[in-house]
Amino acid sequence: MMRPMNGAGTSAGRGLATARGRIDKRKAILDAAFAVFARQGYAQAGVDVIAAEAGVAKATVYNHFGDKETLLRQAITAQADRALARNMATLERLTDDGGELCATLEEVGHSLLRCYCDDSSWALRRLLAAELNQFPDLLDIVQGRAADRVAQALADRLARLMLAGRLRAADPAQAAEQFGALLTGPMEARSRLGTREVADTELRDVTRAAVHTFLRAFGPDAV
Amino acid sequence: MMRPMNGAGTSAGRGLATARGRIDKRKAILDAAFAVFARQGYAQAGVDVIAAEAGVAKATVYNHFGDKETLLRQAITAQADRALARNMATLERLTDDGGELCATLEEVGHSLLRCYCDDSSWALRRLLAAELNQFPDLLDIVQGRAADRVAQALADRLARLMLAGRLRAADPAQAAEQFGALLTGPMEARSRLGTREVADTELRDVTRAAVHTFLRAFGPDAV
DNA sequence: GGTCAACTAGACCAGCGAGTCCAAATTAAG
DNA sequence: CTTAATTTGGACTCGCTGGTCTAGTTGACC
Repeated sequence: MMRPMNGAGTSAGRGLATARGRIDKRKAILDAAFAVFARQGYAQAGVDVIAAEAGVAKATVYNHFGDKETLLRQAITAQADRALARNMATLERLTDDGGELCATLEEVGHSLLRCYCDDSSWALRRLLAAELNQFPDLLDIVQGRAADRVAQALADRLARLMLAGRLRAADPAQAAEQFGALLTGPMEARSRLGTREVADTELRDVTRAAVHTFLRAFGPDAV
Repeated sequence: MMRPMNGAGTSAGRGLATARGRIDKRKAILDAAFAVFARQGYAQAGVDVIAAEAGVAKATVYNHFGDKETLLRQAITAQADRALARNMATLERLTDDGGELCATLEEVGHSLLRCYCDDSSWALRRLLAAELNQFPDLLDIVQGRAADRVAQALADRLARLMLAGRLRAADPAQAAEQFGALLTGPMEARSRLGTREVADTELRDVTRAAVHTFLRAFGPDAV
């Protein structure tokens, strides 16, 4: 159940020297694992391949993670954390800076959309959908760690804007839900579920349209 | 490459007696295959299991479809066709009947959303995402057969409404894209990628909110 | 009754991949 | 240097599954 100690374990008291003693094998394995899982699917992915791609012996993988299943969970968790961080950083910028709200929304929306359309983000969502039946808890990991929090944070920001009179008063959660839908919804078809590169100008177009529609619906009462 | 004839093949000249001489094994196999593929994923799904679930011998499966891969393709194709039919039937009702446009949109939207949230629809989308890397052509099958056509048909209907002055003049394709996004976008999180049953009242709520926002953005110029 | 095609049950093979084990090599730290 | 931990490569077990084959059954049609 416990891996034989590494990162924050045995050596923590004395310093984390042992942890990154050599290179960060652990991180290398997690990255390789996610890449291979995303490319081949859980069942098709060979632990040998993951080890090779991480530049590591197969036994090392088992030393760190015990079995394939926990490897999958850890890899997905790491990826979800990374995605969350990117999204939250972007959301910081959604504030009432006194400028054109339209411009701010477009800038933040565009940034969010770029996160959403990142290769690894698409890979994460596809992998999640793929293995949902076998590992239902993955959904809690990802949604609880990333998706829900982003929606929550977006709703918070929108609430501030409503209070400041920059948006009409409405349910912030619903506004966030719909803003997100307007942004990401069109990308499913356009990017072919993430298998086609979308030009940045296309992202701009979608964002502009989304913001336009959003402001028509949620803009201040005095149009 | 060619299956050893069944449905519309050998016996067609003499009548389709032989075809459905016994039960429609073919359809039973396709249904079972889709169910098992959706539940376990392509790699994990055993042909034995599919055969058993279809009430058929394993050899029969191979008689009809040759190998596992074409079985997957056929099963997905059949499911996509079915989904398309349901959606198109619903869209028929989106017309300028002189009544409240809001009510019509809500009724049709609700119907569309029920199609979208159907168990088999979610299963299809998840399976598609899962096997997209291994079988990129599945995307063309599904998108070409169902998704694109529905979007197209919806755009057509909206164009009619714009022309009739019931909606403000705008790009019908974009309006359709956003209406779809407003409807389906919120369901991803709410239904936990289709693994949670959503009450019909919740579908109603989402639909109402979507139509409300849509009409604020695309309603006739004279609000 | 006879013929033919489809179907069935089950054995069977071959390949693949998870997980284990081990002896040797590398490394970190005192 | 010594010691303990980690890593390595590779061999090995073992269960699972796609696909084939065979011998026998069913049922439709003439």
